[in-house]
Amino acid sequence: MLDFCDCVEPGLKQNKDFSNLFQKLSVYFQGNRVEFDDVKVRMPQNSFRARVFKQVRKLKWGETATYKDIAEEVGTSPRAVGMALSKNPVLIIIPCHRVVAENGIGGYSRGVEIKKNLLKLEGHNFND
DNA sequence: CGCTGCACCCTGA
DNA sequence: TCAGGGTGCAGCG
Repeated sequence: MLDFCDCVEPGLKQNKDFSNLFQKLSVYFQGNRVEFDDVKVRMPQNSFRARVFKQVRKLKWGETATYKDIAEEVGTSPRAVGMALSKNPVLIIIPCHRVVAENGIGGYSRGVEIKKNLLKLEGHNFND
């Protein structure tokens, strides 16, 4: 099933609030609503990716948006959004799994299965 | 309506 | 430069 380890990236371990974060993630993986608003993450400032990440982080638990939505907010193309998200250093914290394609679930850097499970955790169902 | 091809913008090589 | 990526849309049958 869904494993914490599948979703932890080096970017997380650099965070000094890691224990706090770990606790939140535990709650999250039990299927409860958790906000990661206050979690600070190292991300490139002044870059295109930063703008995309910032936008994606606005998505709350249970919400989803399409690549197109994000693209319009940021002022770029859906393709570029996918490109930025594929380089997401901190899965879950930057909820890239909440960004889906218009016609379906879309892709996921760590495998679509994980994305599906994450969405299921938040009450969405993309099962075939 | 399903399929294909191209345009969209940004990275890494 | 250029190829390609977690897409979208127009065009065609």
